[in-house]
Amino acid sequence: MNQLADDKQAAPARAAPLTTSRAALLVDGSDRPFRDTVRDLVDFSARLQQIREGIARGMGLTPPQYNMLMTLSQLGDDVTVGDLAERLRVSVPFVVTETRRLVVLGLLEKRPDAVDRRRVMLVLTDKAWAALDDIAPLQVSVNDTLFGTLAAGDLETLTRLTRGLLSSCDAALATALDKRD
Amino acid sequence: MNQLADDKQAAPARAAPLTTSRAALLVDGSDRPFRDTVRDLVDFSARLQQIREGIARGMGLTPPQYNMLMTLSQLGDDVTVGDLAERLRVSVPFVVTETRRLVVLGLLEKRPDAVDRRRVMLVLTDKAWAALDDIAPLQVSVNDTLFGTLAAGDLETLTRLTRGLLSSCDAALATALDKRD
DNA sequence: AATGATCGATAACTAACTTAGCTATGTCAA
DNA sequence: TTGACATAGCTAAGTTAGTTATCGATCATT
Repeated sequence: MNQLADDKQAAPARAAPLTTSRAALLVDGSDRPFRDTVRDLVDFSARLQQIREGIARGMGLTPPQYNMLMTLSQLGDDVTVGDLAERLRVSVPFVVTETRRLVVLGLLEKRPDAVDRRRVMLVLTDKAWAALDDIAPLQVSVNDTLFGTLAAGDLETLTRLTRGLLSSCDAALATALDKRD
Repeated sequence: MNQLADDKQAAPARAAPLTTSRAALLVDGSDRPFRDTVRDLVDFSARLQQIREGIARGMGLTPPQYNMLMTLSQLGDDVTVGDLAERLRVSVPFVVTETRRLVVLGLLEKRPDAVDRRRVMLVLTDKAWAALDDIAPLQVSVNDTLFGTLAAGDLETLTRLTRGLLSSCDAALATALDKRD
């Protein structure tokens, strides 16, 4: 193999352009480390969903059903169909159909609100809480494994960085949507 | 509102069990901060995909097509259908159909390999590279916005943490899959 | 030359959503 | 009160992103 200088390799005939302009994200003027980390983040996103799908299937649920179950368990009892749709950023009809399945599975109760009878409150059944108890050990195993590389103090850093990224998502999405001709 | 002590609130009648056993992830014996950060990570994953979808749609592509395009631009020219499927962790038939669309769009060329004629090499066209050049400014805007909270030095930390998480995904997925009865 | 493995293509299906439009209920001004 | 409009959830129908199963063609091995 005829290995030439660093900036003129054999395989890729073309070079992709820079993907950021922020100095804090460039290393020696190159965006390579940044780009690699973005790729890792995207990869991790996909993998995370796979892992969650594994847990979901293990309890006989689809990923969105599992997602709704977990979200409801954290939001408490005062949650309507529309609330859940907004929280998950999916359409109301999708919440309608998926929650109906959860009702059929005996995991969820849909109670029409007494004061405003258009609204339907979503409340987990005892069976749902029992199912959550059942998978808790599995979640512990998975989390302990997945976050096994985090040392003391890393959690705090991860929290800070993740929150920072999350807080920029709305603006980034807006940029992605309206800068396009 | 009758606000009682911290550990006995009104709304959630039941409490969800702990989700990790690692001391480094617990704060005062509580997994609340950890759990919140996991939720943020899951949220961020979803938002990241939305943002990428926005960019994809902006150039007339579906998210998987954009994903393949970006991946091919980074992998270089020596990539077969099977290679791409493995990299993206999707099935070969899916790569077959999606790459065909990219061919129809004039963004991709499928060249049968001369030496092993079963293999088909995937190589981006000039039009594809031009399209990548076109969206580069948008990617820069989006990335600068999305990663705007990262200060100098944060990139390195983010890289380290992300790589750590990513390296644990295989094991975590295995745990999720085989611990289930 | 026959056998078996590998690569990509095709067919048929499923899951995860969406939009469009409906119904029932609530709100508010004339 | 009564329209008129808004809001919450439901239904139907379609789309997109994937999957598995099967197959034909090529390669590798005996």
